[in-house]
Amino acid sequence: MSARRPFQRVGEETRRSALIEATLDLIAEGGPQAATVRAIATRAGVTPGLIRHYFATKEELVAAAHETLMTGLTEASMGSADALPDDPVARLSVFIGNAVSPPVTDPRAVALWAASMQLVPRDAAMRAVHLSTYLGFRDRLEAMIADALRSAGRDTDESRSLAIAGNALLDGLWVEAGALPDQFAPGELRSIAIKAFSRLLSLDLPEV
Amino acid sequence: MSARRPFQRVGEETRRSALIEATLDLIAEGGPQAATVRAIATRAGVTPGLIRHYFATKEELVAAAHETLMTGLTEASMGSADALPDDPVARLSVFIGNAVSPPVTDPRAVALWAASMQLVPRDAAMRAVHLSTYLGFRDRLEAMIADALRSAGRDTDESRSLAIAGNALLDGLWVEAGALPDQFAPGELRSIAIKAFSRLLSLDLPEV
DNA sequence: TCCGTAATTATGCAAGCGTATAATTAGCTG
DNA sequence: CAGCTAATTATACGCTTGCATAATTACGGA
Repeated sequence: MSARRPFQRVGEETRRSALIEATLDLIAEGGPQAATVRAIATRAGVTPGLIRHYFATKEELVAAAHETLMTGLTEASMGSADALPDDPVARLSVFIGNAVSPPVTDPRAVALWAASMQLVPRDAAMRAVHLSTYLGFRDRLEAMIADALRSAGRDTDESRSLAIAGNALLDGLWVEAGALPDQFAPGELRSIAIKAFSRLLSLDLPEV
Repeated sequence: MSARRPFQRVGEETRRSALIEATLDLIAEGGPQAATVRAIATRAGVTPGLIRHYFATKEELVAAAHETLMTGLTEASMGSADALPDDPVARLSVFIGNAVSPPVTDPRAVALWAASMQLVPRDAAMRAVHLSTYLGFRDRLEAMIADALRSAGRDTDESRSLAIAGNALLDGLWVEAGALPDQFAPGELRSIAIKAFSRLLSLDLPEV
């Protein structure tokens, strides 16, 4: 009479990432309130108790999901490392274009980001993840900006504030692209972003 | 022995706005999950049942709260209309500074904005409100940019894309200011925003 | 002053939540 | 192939939630 559900043992990493994937899917589809422990477990093909085995608390799982999402976005903006050109100015240009174009500007990603932004002011773990991913992106941008300026024989004193402003610019465009995809012609945002950066840095960035 | 809680009857508008205020306060302090029906009622000085009398569902109350906040927020960015200087360039400068400084960069506002952003992709009504408030802000910015450029004897062909980029820049800075208030020195964002706009427009904006 | 009404309180319920804990079993180790 | 261990399932508890509904009472109009 005991029809206990059969199961397979799977590597820890696999299970953790399956749970994280399920969490992201659910939040993207139905908002944070849809990501209940039971729903996550079902989506990941396990029973709810298992979550406790890998994450001490649900909050911890959500934070891990957020980190996965954000680092994934940063890397997507980088593109495949090989694809980036060697010339610092061209590389910066490609990076900027990527950051405001699909697949980075995916409505799903924006929705997920918005969901986690809600938690950031209140949840210390979320805040830590947000800070580190934010800085991770911004530092990459700052390095590229500095390289580009240097290659043009310019000084790099203002790299930090330029990176802050540039990061904000990309963030803002990214959000609008995801939230209001129909408001902009394809490629319009890329073109706007690159022109804006050209002015910001007083550099002639090529529109690849 | 019936010590039933005494109460006063108050006008409908007063009660509704008291409930909305309580909702915003609670979300600001403890996130959406803190805004329970019971907590809202307590904060507003009534009993939970009364909420049902004014709002058919909690969702309806939350939507009303969002709308109240958003319309107020756009006006706060404008500052008091009188306070803006007459000179177009100076006016733009003040406007930009306001948009990335308290009270506009209020964590409560950012958190609520994030909450609505998360609904935008899923909810048509939300999307309409977002679009109109976004365009409302951007159009004001575009007009100011055009005025400033004109007053400097420059053409205004690029006002639209400059407004899109400038709006994105302000949005991004605003979000970060609200989400990570400790990451930036007081006034730093204002200074960064104004410098960035100076370059963006090739105009010398004064740091008031 | 009294009465009707709707604004307000009081009570309760059913569902869903996160989490704790015990029981099972898959799969490696010898 | 026997036994150990930890990965996994199963069960249940206590709490909170939103909402419905019944009981009261403030207060303006006759």
